[in-house]
Amino acid sequence: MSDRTTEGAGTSPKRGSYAKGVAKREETLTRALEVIAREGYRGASVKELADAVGLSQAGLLHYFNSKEELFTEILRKRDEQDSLAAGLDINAAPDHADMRDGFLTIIRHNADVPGLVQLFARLSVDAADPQHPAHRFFTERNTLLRSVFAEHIARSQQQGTLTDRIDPDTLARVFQAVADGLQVQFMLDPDLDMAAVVAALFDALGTPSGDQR
Amino acid sequence: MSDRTTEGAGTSPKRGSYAKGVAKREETLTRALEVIAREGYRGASVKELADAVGLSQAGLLHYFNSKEELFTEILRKRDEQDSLAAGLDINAAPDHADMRDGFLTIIRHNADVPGLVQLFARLSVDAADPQHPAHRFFTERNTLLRSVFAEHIARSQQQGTLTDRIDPDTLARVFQAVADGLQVQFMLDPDLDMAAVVAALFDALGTPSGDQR
DNA sequence: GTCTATATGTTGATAGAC
DNA sequence: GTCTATCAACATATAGAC
Repeated sequence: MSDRTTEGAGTSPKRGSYAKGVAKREETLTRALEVIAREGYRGASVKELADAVGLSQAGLLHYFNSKEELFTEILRKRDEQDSLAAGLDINAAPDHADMRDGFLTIIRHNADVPGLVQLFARLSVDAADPQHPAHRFFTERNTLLRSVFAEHIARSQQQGTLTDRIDPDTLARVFQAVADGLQVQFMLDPDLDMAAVVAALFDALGTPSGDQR
Repeated sequence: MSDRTTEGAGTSPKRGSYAKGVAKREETLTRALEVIAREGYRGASVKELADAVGLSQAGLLHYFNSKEELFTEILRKRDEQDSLAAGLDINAAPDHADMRDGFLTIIRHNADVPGLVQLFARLSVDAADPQHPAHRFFTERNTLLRSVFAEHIARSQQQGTLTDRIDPDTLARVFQAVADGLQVQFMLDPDLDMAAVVAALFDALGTPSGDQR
């Protein structure tokens, strides 16, 4: 966030090495993401993560000013990857099938990265404190996600494929809550099929005429 | 786990001066509950809590073998109080209005105790590890809650006041997820009216004929 | 039963060699 | 840019006095 220095493509070794640092930072982030996704997260310390990515604790903190910044950046990158994977973007045209499928895709993907689910949940709690470095990240992320979702919902309601007995903003909130809440259940019981539950809710809220199954 | 003496069904006080210790333990628990509810929880240490309840750290740990046991017991007591407050008990007769009202009452109450919401959320995450002392507490609690809820739901569906386009167990899971997820949103934005969202969902899932509003 | 004192561990962060 | 070494801060748990 602070170090937004764009590259100064390697003309001289000095300045070139700066761009390399940025690249390495990205690589480290990606690597950390993979490790947490695969091996899980249990209140991981910087040292644990450093070992996992093949750096010393000090070496890892060289790229991030603090532990919290590190973890926040990991989640940011995860979002980046997820929104690409799901094709559910702010710029995407709102469409009912897109919404449903995009949402289910993300949720299905979550089941493959339990460590990230855990990190996300943990940081959500810590970030409740307005002083926490990740507080803004979460509030903004949640607000954005809901507004995108509400748009899709409104569209679906206009199409008549989704019940209009609840207003779009509230329903968007519900879906977000379901997603987060199911992750809590999933952490306790990794066998839970989160996507199936969400799909069932979609169907229950869909209008009989616009049945998606 | 080792010291089950104070555990078990509280039928009659055990023998001798032992009973006084149990009573004090209960009192301490209640006091800790109040403090957290009122003043909040931010990864509170045993010492912080000890200060708050007017004991030294060692004095507090005298009643609980470990920090985790202490926090788990706090949540257990909270459940105890809540289920009394809501009248939503395993023994209560399943009825649609009861379910809706009981559920909303609990959720409304949560808004008054943000510290407990935070403690609960935090411990939920930590307890994801099967080795965590609170792991069983959460799995069993969740399973029980859902089964009670599923019963109420099935009843409502038979009465025709709730849609039957989703099966009771799944819908129970949805409601639990909504409750947990809304708490996450609430932590980030204390102005959120959780009960209103849940009420809207109830209404959206209710049959037009059995409208509750 | 509750305290003080302390053992023992971990954490995140920094300084400085290379 | 990355390491080793070290730091202070703080945690929980325990021992022993009263």
